[in-house]
Amino acid sequence: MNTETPAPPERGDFIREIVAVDLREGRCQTVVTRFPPEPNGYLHIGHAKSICLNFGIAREFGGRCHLRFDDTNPAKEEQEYTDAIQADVRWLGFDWGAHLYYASDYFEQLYEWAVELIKAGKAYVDDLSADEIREHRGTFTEPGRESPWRSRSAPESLDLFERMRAGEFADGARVLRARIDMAAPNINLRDPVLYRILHAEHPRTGAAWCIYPTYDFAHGQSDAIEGISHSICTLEFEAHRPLYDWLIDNLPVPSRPHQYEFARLKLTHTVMSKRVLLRLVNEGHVRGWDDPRMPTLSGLRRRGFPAEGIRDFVAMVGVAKTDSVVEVEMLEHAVRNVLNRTATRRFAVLDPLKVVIENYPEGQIEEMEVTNNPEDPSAGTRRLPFTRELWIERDDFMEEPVRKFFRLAPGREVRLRSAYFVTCHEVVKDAAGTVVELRCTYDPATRGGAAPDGRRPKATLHWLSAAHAVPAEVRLYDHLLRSPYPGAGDGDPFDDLNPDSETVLRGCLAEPSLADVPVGETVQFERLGYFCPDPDSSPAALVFNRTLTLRDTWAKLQAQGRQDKA
RNA sequence: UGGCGAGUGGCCUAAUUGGCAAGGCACCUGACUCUGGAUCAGGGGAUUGAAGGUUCGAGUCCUUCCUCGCCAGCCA
Repeated sequence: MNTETPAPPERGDFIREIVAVDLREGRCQTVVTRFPPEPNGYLHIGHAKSICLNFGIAREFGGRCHLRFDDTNPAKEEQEYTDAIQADVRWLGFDWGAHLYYASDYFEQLYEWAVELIKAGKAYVDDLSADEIREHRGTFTEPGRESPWRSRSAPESLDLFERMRAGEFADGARVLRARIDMAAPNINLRDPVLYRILHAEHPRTGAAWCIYPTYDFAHGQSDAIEGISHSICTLEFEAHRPLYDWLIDNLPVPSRPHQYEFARLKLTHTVMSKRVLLRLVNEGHVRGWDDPRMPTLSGLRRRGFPAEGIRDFVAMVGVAKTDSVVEVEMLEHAVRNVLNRTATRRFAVLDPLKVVIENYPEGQIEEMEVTNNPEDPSAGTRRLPFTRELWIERDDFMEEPVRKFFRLAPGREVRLRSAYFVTCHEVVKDAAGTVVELRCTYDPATRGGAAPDGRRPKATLHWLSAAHAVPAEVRLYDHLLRSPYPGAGDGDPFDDLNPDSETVLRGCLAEPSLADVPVGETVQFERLGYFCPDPDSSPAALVFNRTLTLRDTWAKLQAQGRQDKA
């Protein structure tokens, strides 16, 4: 929530370096950046990098950052996305103040500039179809051919352009093109389309327009209108920069923005393409755009990732022009790092195994004082009821303990966290041979979890009083995609779908206070990991999502053991 | 194939513009521990894509080559 938090001293990446120099040498007075999403989908972690970069630079250099919707294609854009995007940017911790803009706010100005371009002989109306334009464009190795309409007079183009606006022509009938160079080695300069006819209802301008500027014609000019000093975008726009500059140079724009490109964020085991994300949602592979397995900001939020962790991660990754893929482990590290510091500790048992303390008085209840967060003394303590019948984690017991397993086993003593030392004396099984109950004794002298004689069990277990535990559903999450590079090459990312990316556990038990955790807060289930209530959760039916496991060296050992045998 | 861009331990990023290749993640040890967490200490791992050249000295400058990415939407 705290947007004031000065980001950890940001490393000076090459863009910040440019900004610093421009400021120092007076090429610009105040730095003005912008985050320009198209409202045609949900924001994902890749956008977070851009958001942190743009808003971060503005904050660090005492400038400002605009939120501008690049809403130039009414065929794909929706109000729903506009709202979700704003909520996500705010949640991430950034504030655009009064600087909320829409490219559609500039449609009239853009139109006037287009007219000026036509009058100057630098743009013309082309009657060629989309297919014909493509054919005329040439290839990487062959120059393009000029459209027969390229030599059309300015007055004629002007007349046609006005009639395009007036709605006289059908979609695709004509376009406005810049007159640059059909032989340019950069294909973006081969008379790029500036306006197209689209008889579509625009979320903001309604039916006011039936011609819409393309990205190339809208973006740079919008930057200029807003006085953007540094227009930061991803690498794939590099080839557009000459066109960006050409338009700025040939139009009477009020300011001179410059475009800089950086490598977009890619993550292992993750797919970021809006098309694929949409398919995941539509084909029902996930619960929605905000499914905890989705890389969307809403998904990460539902998963319990704190915004601060995402910001830290982005800072950790850095900014460069190298096309790269970051290991998700780095994101997870950043998230664990803030959660370890901030998450309240609670007890929950995912796979309960009954324990009966035979020498503990029946009907007795003791309130044991438990630390809420050893990393943060100010988080205080709470009281947990301890009784004769308890639940522990089934994984915490082994009838025939293997080497290096130092939890509970027959004849072995362990500590129940903040309670007592207990020793297992008997294993009760059902007809099928499944362990259903452990008969144990406790040492009354170890109350609180410490022995007067100084003995120290090798393991400390979490536990729950059987009479007090409340039921809960817990959803475990793992990578959505098994392969670190889903769909690499010509593969289909859907071939990599992990069938076990979500595991729903229904028989879990939780300490009573867990019913009070609000959605949006992530807690630690001691020794298990970080968990947060899902929006599906209700007081009557608790549902928790596993954000991440704790770093687990025992699990790692087990996994290695399995590999050794294989 | 034309244009543009990028190559630094497994991954990400630095290197004060020519001066002992640094940090984070990951991995491995050990210490400590009422979370097999955290923390602390240590470790392995790089002929800086390759080959030449300039220089006392090159990740950095020059040449050639190789590899990868992006661009032929009336998407952004």
